Amino acid sequence: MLREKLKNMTEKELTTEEKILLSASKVFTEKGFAGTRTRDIAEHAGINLALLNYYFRSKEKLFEQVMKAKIVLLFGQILPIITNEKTTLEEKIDLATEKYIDILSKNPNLPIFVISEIQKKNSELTSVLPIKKVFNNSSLIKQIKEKRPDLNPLHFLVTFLGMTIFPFVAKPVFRAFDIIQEDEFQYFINERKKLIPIWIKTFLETKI
Amino acid sequence: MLREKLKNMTEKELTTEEKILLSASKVFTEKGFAGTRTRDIAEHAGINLALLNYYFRSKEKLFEQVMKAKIVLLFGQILPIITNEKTTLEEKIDLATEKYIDILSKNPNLPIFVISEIQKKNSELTSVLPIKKVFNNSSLIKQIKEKRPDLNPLHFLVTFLGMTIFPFVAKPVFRAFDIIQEDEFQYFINERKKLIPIWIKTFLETKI
DNA sequence: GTCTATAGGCCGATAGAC
DNA sequence: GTCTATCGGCCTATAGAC
Repeated sequence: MLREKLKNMTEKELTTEEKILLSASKVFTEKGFAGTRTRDIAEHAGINLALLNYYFRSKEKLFEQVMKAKIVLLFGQILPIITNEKTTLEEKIDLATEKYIDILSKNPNLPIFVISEIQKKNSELTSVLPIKKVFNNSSLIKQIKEKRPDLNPLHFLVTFLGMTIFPFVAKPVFRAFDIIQEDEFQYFINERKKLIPIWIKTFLETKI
Repeated sequence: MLREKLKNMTEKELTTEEKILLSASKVFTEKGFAGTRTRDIAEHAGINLALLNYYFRSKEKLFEQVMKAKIVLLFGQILPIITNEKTTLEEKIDLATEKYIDILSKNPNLPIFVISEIQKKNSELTSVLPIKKVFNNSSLIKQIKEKRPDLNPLHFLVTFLGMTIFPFVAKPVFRAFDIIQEDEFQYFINERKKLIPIWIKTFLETKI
């Protein structure tokens, strides 16, 4: 019956390795590394526990593959937008908002997963993606600095990410306290698609 | 040697129960429920494992006590500010920013802990704190609605919390990618103490 | 109240048949 | 490649001495 879930998710045939990776992705994201049992992943994939170790050697190695994929999902699609030299700052804000909200709507607990696992392991990740260099040399940061040389550009970045990502991060808490319903949430998020670019542009103009 | 840590933390004498609670608070917050071993808590508290169960019956029950305290820490001090009928909206924004940044500076991974554990257990918490009722009837929400009847007041609340809490949530990721140093962080956060109230007030004025 | 020692169960990993 | 069966270790919880 658990294998049915996966079958329904993806009609086309998957290799065993892909089935395990998809299941691992789901279970790790929901329960975290420590809270996940390899047996659960195997069961969800509709295969045997031994087979999981045959393909991935260990829980740890399987987790690393999942984590790398999640980090790429969280940052990979945004990088081309912020490094594009041909778009204006305003266009980047519009595109990044749209793109991020789409990614997160499809992967609502991606940020919590990545953040809390990174915090627990405090691992070095500069090798996975050289984000620092890309950021500092990015067209986006240059454009922000040009517009607002008086402030650390990280303030704008953090505020943008906070406005965009934080609703998804805080969602479980809002749900637990019954502050928002599941069906209201997506409507709320779609409203923010319009609000966030307006707000960000507003405070790029707001001299302190 | 581990017991030394706790001794240094708090010079005055603590009861065994308090020692266990303090240690549990620390270890659970760092590693989460599933990643924590009761042995670690006992060792950190400088007591024996059996004693932990003597006082708290089980890992689960100990965790629940810690979690309740964390939720009170995260929301308890903010509630008096937002329900105060005598302050203006602007004063509330100033006070809440100041208070929240102080709490989070002292408890940087409080939000990640609460959020990720709530997500994993998706538990009912309306009994711990009746936040929904308090929010909806709060002076803050009334004042926002009065000023901006055109928008769901949750947008302002989420944006405020995102600007304030998100830097602490994202910090482990920024550290892992070497985007910010530990000593820069507190300076960055202090800059935000001034920026956030200005920005929030600006949004409240920005008609869409 | 606090300890030592251990029961008892769970979980990751592997041996070995097919 | 895929399975069943099982090992060996770890971790929570408790029994029982002091």
